[in-house]
Amino acid sequence: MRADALRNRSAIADAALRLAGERGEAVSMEDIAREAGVGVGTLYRHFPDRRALLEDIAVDALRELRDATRAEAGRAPAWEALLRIVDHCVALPLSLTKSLLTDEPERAELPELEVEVTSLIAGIVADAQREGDLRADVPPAEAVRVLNVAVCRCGARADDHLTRVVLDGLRVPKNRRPPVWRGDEGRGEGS
Amino acid sequence: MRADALRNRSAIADAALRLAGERGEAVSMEDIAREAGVGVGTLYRHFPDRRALLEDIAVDALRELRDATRAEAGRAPAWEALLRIVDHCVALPLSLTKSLLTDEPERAELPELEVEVTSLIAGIVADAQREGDLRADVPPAEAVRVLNVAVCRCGARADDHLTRVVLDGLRVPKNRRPPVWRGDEGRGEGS
Amino acid sequence: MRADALRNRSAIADAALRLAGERGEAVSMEDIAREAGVGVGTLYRHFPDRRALLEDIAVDALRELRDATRAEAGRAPAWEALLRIVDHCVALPLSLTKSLLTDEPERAELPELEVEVTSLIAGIVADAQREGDLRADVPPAEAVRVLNVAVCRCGARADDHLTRVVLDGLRVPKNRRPPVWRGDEGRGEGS
Amino acid sequence: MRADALRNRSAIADAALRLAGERGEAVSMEDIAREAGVGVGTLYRHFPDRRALLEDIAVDALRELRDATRAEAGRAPAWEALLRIVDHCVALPLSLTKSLLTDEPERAELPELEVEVTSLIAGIVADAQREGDLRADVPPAEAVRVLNVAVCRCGARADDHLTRVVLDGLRVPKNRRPPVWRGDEGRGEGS
DNA sequence: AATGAATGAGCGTTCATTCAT
DNA sequence: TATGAATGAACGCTCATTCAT
Repeated sequence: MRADALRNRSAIADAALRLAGERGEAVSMEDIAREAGVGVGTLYRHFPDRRALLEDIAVDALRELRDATRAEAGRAPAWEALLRIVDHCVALPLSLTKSLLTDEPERAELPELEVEVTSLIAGIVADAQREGDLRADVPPAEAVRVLNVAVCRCGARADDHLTRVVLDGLRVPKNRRPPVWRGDEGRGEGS
Repeated sequence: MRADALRNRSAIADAALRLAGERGEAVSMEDIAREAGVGVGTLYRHFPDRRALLEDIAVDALRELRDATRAEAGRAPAWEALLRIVDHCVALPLSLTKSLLTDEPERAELPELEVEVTSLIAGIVADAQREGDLRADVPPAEAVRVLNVAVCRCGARADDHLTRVVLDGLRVPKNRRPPVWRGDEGRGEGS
Repeated sequence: MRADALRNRSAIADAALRLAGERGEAVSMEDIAREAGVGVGTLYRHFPDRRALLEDIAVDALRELRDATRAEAGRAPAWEALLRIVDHCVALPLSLTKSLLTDEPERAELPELEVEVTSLIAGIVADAQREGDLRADVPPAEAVRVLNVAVCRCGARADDHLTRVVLDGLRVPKNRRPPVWRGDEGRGEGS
Repeated sequence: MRADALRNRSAIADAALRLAGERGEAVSMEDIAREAGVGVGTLYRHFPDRRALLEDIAVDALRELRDATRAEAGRAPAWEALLRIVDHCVALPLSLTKSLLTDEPERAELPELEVEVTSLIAGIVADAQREGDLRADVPPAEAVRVLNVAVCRCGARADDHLTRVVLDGLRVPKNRRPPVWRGDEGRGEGS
């Protein structure tokens, strides 16, 4: 009985993940249930409501990312750890998490995980800066934000070109002075 | 009444723009009408249906961008023209246009404008490559795609840091050989 | 000014008549106004609301029918007068009046006219029965009801075949005893 | 639950039938649902949209009529079979079917049933003509049309008097020559 | 525990009616 | 006075959620 229930639970989560990826996060609960091969009732037995289901998926993805990130933390060169983390991210449906994070999630885990993942990565960024591979004129938190936006908000399938270009933009060229960050940033929401 | 009607029309378009920006493009027509300070009926007098309203906003934004881009085309240095165009883009809600363009828009203008804007920018990119400011190993169309994704799909408020980093990634460093595009690109959907 | 107003009024009534005939009585006020070549405001200046407009048309039609019926009353043979009245009816959009009459009309004229027209025709029917042209076993009021239903509720264009068959059913054959009305009528809503 | 669902389905169909009969076919879905004692959602679970509901009712009515007509076909005297069929018709809300048939129904069954019922009745009419009970100068198809109009378009509750008079108009008087169809029909859409 | 029928609030849209011009 | 823009109640329909089986 437990085994069945578990199987159902993950069938539902998988179905939600798949459909949300394919058709946007507006998929209906009915469709998710059908895709999972269960009735809506079963879906609601496992997840009290739509938000809970979506948050659950997001939590799973973030946990996976946190674990991967923890495994990379401290490994040198940090630059390459960063590359591996990005590679890892692009396989996760992190795009889902954004709207959930801005929207006052029910599960406290969600912002906690975000904070944890963010600071883990910021640490790796700082390491890479210290190792001279990442331009030092970008505060680590900003660099993480840039990476995050690039990887998570840019469509379901991460765009390699974009990712590569962003990383190139962050990287310190090996054989010259770090590029000067252009001017004073002016009108943005602050540098 | 003409003056009032015009005022209403743009109040509605503005409201739609603002709310679609803030809360995603799933805003309800009622909310848009309320935000604009009119009744739903008025909204529907000006825009026959939801799609028409959204497409209208997108067309306005694309037209503005096309005009700005035309004005920049041919100006040297192309690199700086590109910077100005990006600056222009970040103020526009181009994120809206994406789903409309993929979804078989009713208004033929929409894909036409996209093609026009895209090739105008590709021309400027090619100029910048010829002028030695933009790495030549990225095909102009790809560079435009990267910029587009960076600027249009990355949230309602464009992120200056991201933009700058992307541009830095595209730029040819002034005083050294162009960086070698890392390896063979491997697993992406093609370089 | 008065002339214009009158012209507008009848343009609206005509348009309503035409459209209600063509597309059923669910035509929108906007469409009627457009067909009449005026704005909705003008329509509402002449007719306080939709019901008033429809009732007005019905009153006009009934008045015309009353006048025609008055002119026929007393003329012999009554049977032929009846034929002419039916011919007259088929040109009128009396179908409209039914729902208005059952629905508690605002204008008292409407049921009054109906009563008047009905009893005028009943008189002619009675004459025809006296003259031996119409079967005497149908109460005049019933005969009128039958004619009314046949002519008014059977579609926009009156159906000659139906009308003729109904009249043949009512007519006393010239050279034989009146047919006996079949049995006792039994289960109907009363004979 | 199957039993309940079936009960609901027919409660909805019955309610729709009743209300469409009483108040015309413009009844709102909400009203139908309320009359059936269910929520709108339930209504829509059983019938995908308004048209489907109406067509369903019409199909049911036509099927019932077809079965009754088949049972009568070939029975002598055909004239009495016809009477029974008419008796049957008046109990059905066939008036609904007219607008559905003119309006390109979704369900192909609808026009098919109409053709079948129509030709079955035309056969019975022809039999009645052969048996000398129905005037031979009316083409069977026309006679069916007349009956159809009389029975179906003349209000929700069929009018016995009308029906009887129409049938009398169609009937061959037992003891005299068939009446001559009056003149040449003149201005109609052709005799 | 699983099912899917039932529910009803809410969305997009229409249209009779009002009112500013 | 004529216009047509504005209004909002009401409609057809969807879907997250509940509940009887």
